[in-house]
Amino acid sequence: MSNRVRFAPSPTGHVHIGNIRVAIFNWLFARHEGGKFLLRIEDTDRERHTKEAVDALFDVMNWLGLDYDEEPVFQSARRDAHLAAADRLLTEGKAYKEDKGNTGKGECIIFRMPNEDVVFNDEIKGELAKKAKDLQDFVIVRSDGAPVFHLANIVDDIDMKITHVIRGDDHVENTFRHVLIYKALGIKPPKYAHLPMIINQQGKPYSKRDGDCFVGEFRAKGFLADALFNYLAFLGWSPGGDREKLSRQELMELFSLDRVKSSPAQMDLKKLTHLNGQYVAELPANDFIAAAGRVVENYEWATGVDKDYFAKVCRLMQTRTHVYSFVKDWKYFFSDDIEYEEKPVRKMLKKPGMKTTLAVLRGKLDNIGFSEESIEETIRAVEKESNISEGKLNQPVRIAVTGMSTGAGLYETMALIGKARCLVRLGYAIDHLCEED
RNA sequence: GCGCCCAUCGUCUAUCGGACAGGACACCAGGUUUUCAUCCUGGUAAGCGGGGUUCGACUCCCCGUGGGCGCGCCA
Repeated sequence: MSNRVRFAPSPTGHVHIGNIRVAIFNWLFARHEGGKFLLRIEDTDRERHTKEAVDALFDVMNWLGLDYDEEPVFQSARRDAHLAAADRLLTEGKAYKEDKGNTGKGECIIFRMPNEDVVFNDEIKGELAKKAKDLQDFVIVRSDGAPVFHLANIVDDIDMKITHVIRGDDHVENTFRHVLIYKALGIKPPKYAHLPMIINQQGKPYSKRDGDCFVGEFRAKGFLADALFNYLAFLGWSPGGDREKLSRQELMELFSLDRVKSSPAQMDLKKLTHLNGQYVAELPANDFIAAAGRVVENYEWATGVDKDYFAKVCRLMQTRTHVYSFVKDWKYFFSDDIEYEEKPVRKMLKKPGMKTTLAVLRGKLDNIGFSEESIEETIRAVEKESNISEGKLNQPVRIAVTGMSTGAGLYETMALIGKARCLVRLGYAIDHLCEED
Protein backbone atom coordinates (compact mmCIF):
# COMPACT_ATOMS: atom_id res chain seq x y z
CA MET A 1 0.00 0.00 0.00
CA SER A 2 1.28 3.44 -0.79
CA ASN A 3 2.14 5.88 1.94
CA ARG A 4 -0.47 8.23 3.25
CA VAL A 5 0.37 11.29 5.31
CA ARG A 6 -1.72 14.17 6.52
CA PHE A 7 -1.46 17.75 7.58
CA ALA A 8 -3.83 18.26 10.50
CA PRO A 9 -3.96 21.91 11.52
CA SER A 10 -6.36 23.55 13.87
CA PRO A 11 -7.43 26.63 11.94
CA THR A 12 -7.16 29.83 13.92
CA GLY A 13 -7.28 32.41 11.17
CA HIS A 14 -3.57 32.78 10.73
CA VAL A 15 -1.31 30.03 9.52
CA HIS A 16 1.86 29.87 11.53
CA ILE A 17 5.17 29.52 9.76
CA GLY A 18 6.09 26.49 11.86
CA ASN A 19 2.83 24.83 11.00
CA ILE A 20 3.16 25.37 7.32
CA ARG A 21 6.63 23.92 7.41
CA VAL A 22 5.12 20.76 8.83
CA ALA A 23 2.74 20.79 5.87
CA ILE A 24 5.64 21.28 3.48
CA PHE A 25 7.57 18.33 4.89
CA ASN A 26 4.50 16.13 4.73
CA TRP A 27 3.84 17.23 1.17
CA LEU A 28 7.44 16.67 0.14
CA PHE A 29 7.43 13.22 1.70
CA ALA A 30 4.22 12.21 -0.01
CA ARG A 31 5.29 13.53 -3.39
CA HIS A 32 8.70 11.94 -3.12
CA GLU A 33 7.23 8.59 -2.23
CA GLY A 34 4.39 8.77 -4.69
CA GLY A 35 2.02 8.59 -1.74
CA LYS A 36 -0.99 10.64 -0.73
CA PHE A 37 -0.97 13.97 1.02
CA LEU A 38 -4.20 14.50 2.93
CA LEU A 39 -5.67 17.39 4.82
CA ARG A 40 -7.62 17.14 8.02
CA ILE A 41 -9.06 20.20 9.66
CA GLU A 42 -9.02 19.75 13.41
CA ASP A 43 -11.84 22.10 14.15
CA THR A 44 -13.10 20.61 17.38
CA ASP A 45 -12.09 23.58 19.46
CA ARG A 46 -15.43 25.24 18.83
CA GLU A 47 -14.64 28.78 19.78
CA ARG A 48 -11.75 29.25 17.40
CA HIS A 49 -13.06 27.49 14.39
CA THR A 50 -14.65 29.84 11.94
CA LYS A 51 -15.26 29.68 8.24
CA GLU A 52 -12.84 32.55 7.74
CA ALA A 53 -10.12 30.65 9.55
CA VAL A 54 -10.63 27.62 7.34
CA ASP A 55 -10.66 29.77 4.22
CA ALA A 56 -7.43 31.42 5.29
CA LEU A 57 -5.86 28.00 5.60
CA PHE A 58 -6.99 26.91 2.13
CA ASP A 59 -5.79 30.21 0.77
CA VAL A 60 -2.29 29.82 2.19
CA MET A 61 -1.97 26.22 1.09
CA ASN A 62 -3.07 27.14 -2.36
CA TRP A 63 -0.59 30.01 -2.48
CA LEU A 64 2.26 27.70 -1.55
CA GLY A 65 1.15 25.05 -3.98
CA LEU A 66 0.42 22.48 -1.29
CA ASP A 67 -2.18 20.48 -3.12
CA TYR A 68 -3.86 17.62 -1.30
CA ASP A 69 -5.15 14.40 -2.73
CA GLU A 70 -8.54 13.70 -1.25
CA GLU A 71 -11.40 15.74 0.10
CA PRO A 72 -10.36 17.44 3.34
CA VAL A 73 -11.69 15.75 6.46
CA PHE A 74 -13.34 17.94 9.06
CA GLN A 75 -12.75 16.50 12.46
CA SER A 76 -15.88 18.04 13.90
CA ALA A 77 -17.94 15.82 11.61
CA ARG A 78 -16.38 12.66 12.94
CA ARG A 79 -17.54 12.86 16.50
CA ASP A 80 -19.59 9.66 16.33
CA ALA A 81 -16.57 7.66 15.26
CA HIS A 82 -14.52 9.09 18.11
CA LEU A 83 -17.20 8.31 20.63
CA ALA A 84 -17.68 4.81 19.30
CA ALA A 85 -14.00 4.14 19.90
CA ALA A 86 -14.31 5.48 23.43
CA ASP A 87 -17.29 3.18 24.05
CA ARG A 88 -15.32 0.24 22.88
CA LEU A 89 -12.46 1.05 25.21
CA LEU A 90 -14.99 1.46 27.98
CA THR A 91 -16.65 -1.91 27.44
CA GLU A 92 -13.31 -3.62 27.16
CA GLY A 93 -12.23 -2.08 30.44
CA LYS A 94 -9.46 -0.08 28.86
CA ALA A 95 -11.08 3.14 29.90
CA TYR A 96 -13.33 4.19 32.75
CA LYS A 97 -15.71 6.91 33.77
CA GLU A 98 -15.05 9.28 36.59
CA ASP A 99 -15.64 12.81 37.76
CA LYS A 100 -11.99 13.59 37.72
CA GLY A 101 -11.07 15.89 40.54
CA ASN A 102 -14.68 15.98 41.72
CA THR A 103 -15.42 18.99 39.62
CA GLY A 104 -19.13 18.44 39.67
CA LYS A 105 -19.12 18.75 35.89
CA GLY A 106 -20.06 15.12 35.61
CA GLU A 107 -18.18 12.09 34.45
CA CYS A 108 -15.61 12.09 31.72
CA ILE A 109 -14.04 9.06 30.07
CA ILE A 110 -10.47 8.35 31.05
CA PHE A 111 -8.00 6.09 29.30
CA ARG A 112 -6.45 3.57 31.64
CA MET A 113 -2.71 3.33 31.19
CA PRO A 114 -1.62 -0.28 30.99
CA ASN A 115 1.27 -0.89 33.30
CA GLU A 116 3.91 -1.28 30.64
CA ASP A 117 6.83 0.61 29.17
CA VAL A 118 6.38 2.17 25.74
CA VAL A 119 8.90 2.21 22.93
CA PHE A 120 8.58 3.46 19.40
CA ASN A 121 11.03 4.14 16.64
CA ASP A 122 11.00 7.70 15.41
CA GLU A 123 12.08 8.06 11.78
CA ILE A 124 14.08 11.13 12.71
CA LYS A 125 15.01 10.81 16.35
CA GLY A 126 15.53 7.09 16.51
CA GLU A 127 14.29 4.88 19.32
CA LEU A 128 12.32 6.70 21.98
CA ALA A 129 11.24 5.06 25.20
CA LYS A 130 9.14 5.87 28.23
CA LYS A 131 8.77 4.05 31.50
CA ALA A 132 5.29 3.03 32.55
CA LYS A 133 5.58 4.98 35.80
CA ASP A 134 6.06 8.20 33.87
CA LEU A 135 2.74 7.92 32.13
CA GLN A 136 -0.61 8.64 33.70
CA ASP A 137 -4.22 8.01 32.82
CA PHE A 138 -5.71 10.77 30.72
CA VAL A 139 -9.08 12.06 29.62
CA ILE A 140 -10.28 11.02 26.19
CA VAL A 141 -13.85 12.29 26.34
CA ARG A 142 -14.86 15.36 28.31
CA SER A 143 -17.74 15.40 30.71
CA ASP A 144 -19.73 17.38 28.15
CA GLY A 145 -19.31 14.47 25.76
CA ALA A 146 -16.71 16.05 23.49
CA PRO A 147 -13.80 13.86 22.40
CA VAL A 148 -10.36 15.08 23.33
CA PHE A 149 -7.52 15.61 20.84
CA HIS A 150 -5.67 12.40 21.66
CA LEU A 151 -8.65 10.23 20.88
CA ALA A 152 -9.96 12.16 17.88
CA ASN A 153 -6.54 12.41 16.32
CA ILE A 154 -5.92 8.71 16.48
CA VAL A 155 -9.33 7.55 15.40
CA ASP A 156 -9.13 9.87 12.41
CA ASP A 157 -5.65 8.70 11.50
CA ILE A 158 -6.84 5.12 11.62
CA ASP A 159 -9.84 5.78 9.43
CA MET A 160 -7.78 7.82 7.00
CA LYS A 161 -5.29 4.95 6.86
CA ILE A 162 -2.39 7.22 7.70
CA THR A 163 0.93 5.41 7.42
CA HIS A 164 3.32 8.14 8.57
CA VAL A 165 2.64 10.82 11.13
CA ILE A 166 5.02 13.70 10.42
CA ARG A 167 4.55 16.49 12.92
CA GLY A 168 6.30 18.91 15.24
CA ASP A 169 8.68 17.96 17.99
CA ASP A 170 6.18 19.20 20.55
CA HIS A 171 4.15 16.05 19.99
CA VAL A 172 6.82 13.58 21.02
CA GLU A 173 5.45 13.20 24.52
CA ASN A 174 1.95 12.63 23.20
CA THR A 175 3.18 9.85 21.02
CA PHE A 176 3.81 7.49 23.92
CA ARG A 177 0.18 7.77 24.88
CA HIS A 178 -0.96 7.52 21.30
CA VAL A 179 0.94 4.30 20.76
CA LEU A 180 -0.87 2.85 23.74
CA ILE A 181 -4.26 3.85 22.42
CA TYR A 182 -3.47 2.17 19.12
CA LYS A 183 -2.57 -0.94 21.00
CA ALA A 184 -5.76 -0.82 23.05
CA LEU A 185 -7.71 -0.50 19.83
CA GLY A 186 -5.84 -3.42 18.36
CA ILE A 187 -4.34 -1.41 15.54
CA LYS A 188 -0.72 -1.16 14.48
CA PRO A 189 0.52 2.41 14.99
CA PRO A 190 1.80 4.39 12.01
CA LYS A 191 5.41 5.38 11.68
CA TYR A 192 6.30 8.60 13.42
CA ALA A 193 8.64 11.39 12.42
CA HIS A 194 9.05 14.39 14.70
CA LEU A 195 10.37 17.55 13.13
CA PRO A 196 12.61 19.99 15.01
CA MET A 197 11.00 23.28 15.96
CA ILE A 198 11.69 26.65 14.40
CA ILE A 199 12.99 29.19 16.87
CA ASN A 200 13.21 32.98 16.83
CA GLN A 201 16.10 35.44 17.03
CA GLN A 202 16.31 34.93 20.76
CA GLY A 203 16.51 31.20 20.34
CA LYS A 204 13.03 30.79 21.76
CA PRO A 205 10.11 29.04 20.08
CA TYR A 206 8.33 31.33 17.66
CA SER A 207 5.39 33.03 19.22
CA LYS A 208 2.84 35.47 17.91
CA ARG A 209 4.77 38.29 19.53
CA ASP A 210 7.76 37.77 17.28
CA GLY A 211 6.11 39.14 14.19
CA ASP A 212 6.81 37.55 10.84
CA CYS A 213 5.45 34.33 12.19
CA PHE A 214 2.40 34.02 9.98
CA VAL A 215 2.58 32.96 6.38
CA GLY A 216 0.23 35.78 5.48
CA GLU A 217 2.73 38.34 6.71
CA PHE A 218 5.45 37.02 4.45
CA ARG A 219 3.08 37.07 1.58
CA ALA A 220 2.00 40.61 2.37
CA LYS A 221 5.59 41.77 2.57
CA GLY A 222 6.14 40.50 -0.91
CA PHE A 223 7.96 37.24 -0.50
CA LEU A 224 7.41 34.75 -3.28
CA ALA A 225 5.75 31.45 -2.51
CA ASP A 226 8.49 29.47 -4.21
CA ALA A 227 11.22 31.24 -2.26
CA LEU A 228 9.49 30.77 1.08
CA PHE A 229 8.83 27.15 0.23
CA ASN A 230 12.46 26.62 -0.70
CA TYR A 231 13.73 28.37 2.42
CA LEU A 232 11.41 26.55 4.81
CA ALA A 233 12.31 23.20 3.30
CA PHE A 234 15.91 23.87 4.29
CA LEU A 235 15.08 24.55 7.91
CA GLY A 236 15.93 21.33 9.67
CA TRP A 237 16.65 19.48 6.47
CA SER A 238 19.27 19.52 3.77
CA PRO A 239 19.98 17.23 0.86
CA GLY A 240 23.69 17.27 1.63
CA GLY A 241 25.09 19.04 -1.41
CA ASP A 242 26.22 22.62 -1.74
CA ARG A 243 23.16 23.90 -3.51
CA GLU A 244 20.51 25.70 -1.56
CA LYS A 245 18.32 27.16 -4.23
CA LEU A 246 16.28 24.24 -5.46
CA SER A 247 13.11 24.06 -7.45
CA ARG A 248 10.06 22.39 -6.09
CA GLN A 249 10.68 19.49 -8.40
CA GLU A 250 14.24 19.06 -7.16
CA LEU A 251 13.15 19.37 -3.55
CA MET A 252 10.58 16.69 -4.16
CA GLU A 253 13.08 14.33 -5.69
CA LEU A 254 15.69 14.84 -3.01
CA PHE A 255 13.55 14.82 0.11
CA SER A 256 13.91 12.09 2.68
CA LEU A 257 13.12 11.87 6.36
CA ASP A 258 16.47 10.41 7.28
CA ARG A 259 18.16 13.67 6.39
CA VAL A 260 15.99 15.71 8.71
CA LYS A 261 17.93 17.08 11.69
CA SER A 262 16.68 16.73 15.20
CA SER A 263 17.94 20.02 16.59
CA PRO A 264 15.90 23.21 16.35
CA ALA A 265 16.52 25.73 13.58
CA GLN A 266 16.48 29.48 13.70
CA MET A 267 14.74 31.47 11.05
CA ASP A 268 17.04 33.99 9.32
CA LEU A 269 15.15 36.75 7.57
CA LYS A 270 18.26 38.02 5.82
CA LYS A 271 18.88 34.70 4.20
CA LEU A 272 15.27 34.34 3.19
CA THR A 273 15.45 37.81 1.68
CA HIS A 274 18.56 36.94 -0.25
CA LEU A 275 16.99 33.77 -1.60
CA ASN A 276 13.84 35.65 -2.46
CA GLY A 277 15.91 38.18 -4.38
CA GLN A 278 17.25 35.40 -6.55
CA TYR A 279 13.74 34.24 -7.31
CA VAL A 280 12.59 37.78 -8.05
CA ALA A 281 15.53 38.40 -10.36
CA GLU A 282 14.66 35.49 -12.58
CA LEU A 283 10.97 36.29 -12.78
CA PRO A 284 9.66 37.02 -16.29
CA ALA A 285 9.57 40.81 -16.68
CA ASN A 286 5.82 40.89 -17.10
CA ASP A 287 5.23 38.92 -13.93
CA PHE A 288 7.43 41.32 -12.05
CA ILE A 289 5.65 44.33 -13.48
CA ALA A 290 2.27 42.89 -12.55
CA ALA A 291 3.34 42.05 -9.02
CA ALA A 292 5.12 45.34 -8.42
CA GLY A 293 2.05 47.05 -9.81
CA ARG A 294 -0.11 45.46 -7.16
CA VAL A 295 2.24 46.58 -4.43
CA VAL A 296 2.44 50.10 -5.72
CA GLU A 297 -1.32 50.43 -5.55
CA ASN A 298 -0.89 50.91 -1.84
CA TYR A 299 0.86 54.22 -2.32
CA GLU A 300 -0.89 57.44 -3.26
CA TRP A 301 2.19 58.71 -5.05
CA ALA A 302 1.71 56.04 -7.66
CA THR A 303 -1.90 56.67 -8.51
CA GLY A 304 -2.55 57.02 -12.17
CA VAL A 305 0.94 56.14 -13.30
CA ASP A 306 1.61 55.65 -16.95
CA LYS A 307 1.90 51.97 -17.78
CA ASP A 308 4.88 52.28 -20.06
CA TYR A 309 6.71 54.47 -17.63
CA PHE A 310 6.04 52.05 -14.80
CA ALA A 311 7.32 49.18 -16.92
CA LYS A 312 10.55 51.08 -17.49
CA VAL A 313 10.97 51.67 -13.78
CA CYS A 314 10.45 47.97 -13.21
CA ARG A 315 13.05 47.05 -15.79
CA LEU A 316 15.53 49.24 -13.97
CA MET A 317 14.71 47.97 -10.52
CA GLN A 318 13.91 44.26 -10.82
CA THR A 319 17.35 42.89 -10.08
CA ARG A 320 17.70 45.02 -6.99
CA THR A 321 14.31 44.19 -5.59
CA HIS A 322 14.86 41.39 -3.13
CA VAL A 323 11.37 41.61 -1.76
CA TYR A 324 8.39 43.44 -3.22
CA SER A 325 8.20 45.63 -0.16
CA PHE A 326 11.31 47.40 -1.49
CA VAL A 327 8.92 49.04 -3.93
CA LYS A 328 8.03 51.47 -1.18
CA ASP A 329 11.30 53.27 -2.00
CA TRP A 330 10.32 53.94 -5.59
CA LYS A 331 8.52 57.13 -4.78
CA TYR A 332 11.15 59.37 -6.39
CA PHE A 333 10.31 57.98 -9.79
CA PHE A 334 6.79 59.30 -9.52
CA SER A 335 6.71 62.26 -7.21
CA ASP A 336 8.80 65.38 -6.65
CA ASP A 337 7.87 65.32 -3.01
CA ILE A 338 10.76 63.05 -2.20
CA GLU A 339 12.11 61.94 1.12
CA TYR A 340 15.78 62.47 1.72
CA GLU A 341 18.01 60.11 3.61
CA GLU A 342 19.61 62.23 6.25
CA LYS A 343 23.09 60.83 6.43
CA PRO A 344 23.95 60.92 2.73
CA VAL A 345 22.55 64.44 2.47
CA ARG A 346 24.89 65.54 5.22
CA LYS A 347 27.86 63.70 3.79
CA MET A 348 27.43 64.44 0.12
CA LEU A 349 25.54 67.72 -0.16
CA LYS A 350 26.59 69.77 2.83
CA LYS A 351 30.07 70.20 1.52
CA PRO A 352 31.85 73.43 0.70
CA GLY A 353 31.51 74.26 -2.95
CA MET A 354 28.79 71.75 -3.63
CA LYS A 355 26.14 74.39 -3.93
CA THR A 356 28.02 76.13 -6.72
CA THR A 357 28.99 72.94 -8.46
CA LEU A 358 25.43 71.67 -8.58
CA ALA A 359 24.26 75.04 -9.82
CA VAL A 360 26.75 74.87 -12.67
CA LEU A 361 25.65 71.34 -13.45
CA ARG A 362 22.02 72.33 -13.40
CA GLY A 363 22.70 75.10 -15.84
CA LYS A 364 24.42 72.79 -18.27
CA LEU A 365 21.85 70.02 -17.99
CA ASP A 366 19.22 72.54 -18.93
CA ASN A 367 20.81 72.84 -22.35
CA ILE A 368 21.25 69.22 -23.35
CA GLY A 369 19.07 66.55 -24.91
CA PHE A 370 19.04 64.56 -21.68
CA SER A 371 20.07 61.16 -22.96
CA GLU A 372 22.03 58.81 -20.73
CA GLU A 373 25.18 59.65 -22.66
CA SER A 374 24.76 63.39 -22.56
CA ILE A 375 23.95 63.34 -18.86
CA GLU A 376 27.11 61.43 -18.18
CA GLU A 377 29.21 63.70 -20.37
CA THR A 378 27.85 66.76 -18.64
CA ILE A 379 28.59 65.45 -15.19
CA ARG A 380 32.12 64.55 -16.29
CA ALA A 381 32.63 68.01 -17.72
CA VAL A 382 31.50 69.71 -14.53
CA GLU A 383 33.78 67.53 -12.46
CA LYS A 384 36.70 68.61 -14.57
CA GLU A 385 35.81 72.28 -14.31
CA SER A 386 35.28 72.10 -10.59
CA ASN A 387 38.37 70.09 -9.92
CA ILE A 388 36.48 67.10 -8.61
CA SER A 389 37.87 63.67 -9.35
CA GLU A 390 36.02 61.63 -11.87
CA GLY A 391 32.93 59.91 -10.60
CA LYS A 392 32.86 61.79 -7.34
CA LEU A 393 29.99 63.97 -8.36
CA ASN A 394 27.69 61.03 -9.02
CA GLN A 395 26.64 60.42 -5.47
CA PRO A 396 25.80 64.05 -4.64
CA VAL A 397 23.73 64.21 -7.80
CA ARG A 398 22.05 60.95 -6.93
CA ILE A 399 21.08 62.23 -3.51
CA ALA A 400 19.83 65.49 -4.93
CA VAL A 401 17.73 63.76 -7.57
CA THR A 402 16.47 60.68 -5.75
CA GLY A 403 16.98 61.43 -2.09
CA MET A 404 18.69 58.10 -1.69
CA SER A 405 22.24 56.82 -1.74
CA THR A 406 21.43 53.63 -3.59
CA GLY A 407 19.42 52.86 -6.66
CA ALA A 408 19.82 51.90 -10.28
CA GLY A 409 22.45 53.37 -12.57
CA LEU A 410 22.41 57.14 -12.16
CA TYR A 411 22.28 58.16 -15.81
CA GLU A 412 19.54 55.69 -16.62
CA THR A 413 17.62 56.81 -13.61
CA MET A 414 17.91 60.49 -14.48
CA ALA A 415 17.03 59.94 -18.09
CA LEU A 416 13.95 58.04 -17.05
CA ILE A 417 12.85 60.57 -14.49
CA GLY A 418 13.20 63.26 -17.10
CA LYS A 419 14.85 66.60 -17.51
CA ALA A 420 12.18 68.77 -15.99
CA ARG A 421 11.99 66.85 -12.76
CA CYS A 422 15.72 66.48 -12.41
CA LEU A 423 16.15 70.22 -12.77
CA VAL A 424 13.48 70.94 -10.18
CA ARG A 425 15.11 68.59 -7.70
CA LEU A 426 18.57 69.90 -8.36
CA GLY A 427 17.16 73.34 -7.76
CA TYR A 428 15.61 72.29 -4.50
CA ALA A 429 18.84 70.71 -3.31
CA ILE A 430 20.82 73.83 -4.22
CA ASP A 431 18.42 76.10 -2.37
CA HIS A 432 17.56 73.98 0.63
CA LEU A 433 19.98 71.13 1.17
CA CYS A 434 23.41 72.45 0.35
CA GLU A 435 25.50 74.47 2.69
CA GLU A 436 26.05 78.13 1.88
CA ASP A 437 29.36 78.58 0.12
C1' G B 1 10.25 18.98 40.65
C1' C B 2 9.87 14.49 37.42
C1' G B 3 10.38 12.56 32.41
C1' C B 4 11.95 12.91 27.32
C1' C B 5 14.75 15.39 23.59
C1' C B 6 18.69 18.59 21.60
C1' A B 7 24.02 20.74 21.28
C1' U B 8 29.59 22.27 14.48
C1' C B 9 31.30 29.53 12.40
C1' G B 10 26.56 35.09 14.66
C1' U B 11 22.61 32.13 11.53
C1' C B 12 21.15 27.72 8.12
C1' U B 13 24.07 23.51 7.38
C1' A B 14 28.02 19.33 5.37
C1' U B 15 30.80 15.62 7.95
C1' C B 16 28.02 9.34 8.90
C1' G B 17 36.27 7.19 13.52
C1' G B 18 41.38 9.19 9.95
C1' A B 19 40.42 15.90 5.19
C1' C B 20 43.84 22.53 6.33
C1' A B 21 36.18 20.69 9.67
C1' G B 22 33.40 22.22 3.52
C1' G B 23 29.26 25.43 1.57
C1' A B 24 25.45 29.38 2.09
C1' C B 25 23.48 34.07 4.53
C1' A B 26 25.51 38.12 7.21
C1' C B 27 30.04 40.85 7.97
C1' C B 28 35.03 42.85 6.35
C1' A B 29 38.69 43.82 2.31
C1' G B 30 39.92 44.13 -2.87
C1' G B 31 38.31 44.09 -8.10
C1' U B 32 34.53 45.32 -11.91
C1' U B 33 30.76 49.16 -12.61
C1' U B 34 34.12 56.60 -13.78
C1' U B 35 28.07 56.36 -9.58
C1' C B 36 24.54 52.60 -7.22
C1' A B 37 23.00 47.56 -7.37
C1' U B 38 24.54 43.16 -9.24
C1' C B 39 28.79 40.32 -10.10
C1' C B 40 33.92 38.31 -9.19
C1' U B 41 38.03 37.36 -5.71
C1' G B 42 39.84 36.97 -0.91
C1' G B 43 39.19 37.15 4.47
C1' U B 44 37.36 36.93 9.74
C1' A B 45 34.51 33.07 12.14
C1' A B 46 32.73 26.71 14.76
C1' G B 47 33.00 21.16 17.13
C1' C B 48 29.62 23.66 25.23
C1' G B 49 32.85 21.56 29.52
C1' G B 50 34.93 17.11 31.84
C1' G B 51 35.86 12.10 31.72
C1' G B 52 36.23 7.61 29.11
C1' U B 53 36.39 3.81 24.50
C1' U B 54 40.07 3.68 20.45
C1' C B 55 46.30 3.53 17.26
C1' G B 56 43.01 7.77 16.23
C1' A B 57 37.39 11.25 18.00
C1' C B 58 33.09 16.71 15.98
C1' U B 59 31.55 11.72 15.14
C1' C B 60 30.63 6.22 20.04
C1' C B 61 29.64 5.95 25.80
C1' C B 62 29.09 8.43 30.68
C1' C B 63 28.70 12.83 33.80
C1' G B 64 28.00 17.91 33.91
C1' U B 65 26.26 22.65 31.67
C1' G B 66 22.92 25.13 28.62
C1' G B 67 18.41 25.09 25.86
C1' G B 68 13.66 22.96 24.31
C1' C B 69 9.30 19.98 25.02
C1' G B 70 5.82 17.39 28.06
C1' C B 71 3.51 16.47 32.81
C1' G B 72 -4.83 20.12 30.87
C1' C B 73 -11.92 17.79 30.87
C1' C B 74 -6.18 22.81 24.68
C1' A B 75 -4.72 21.11 20.01
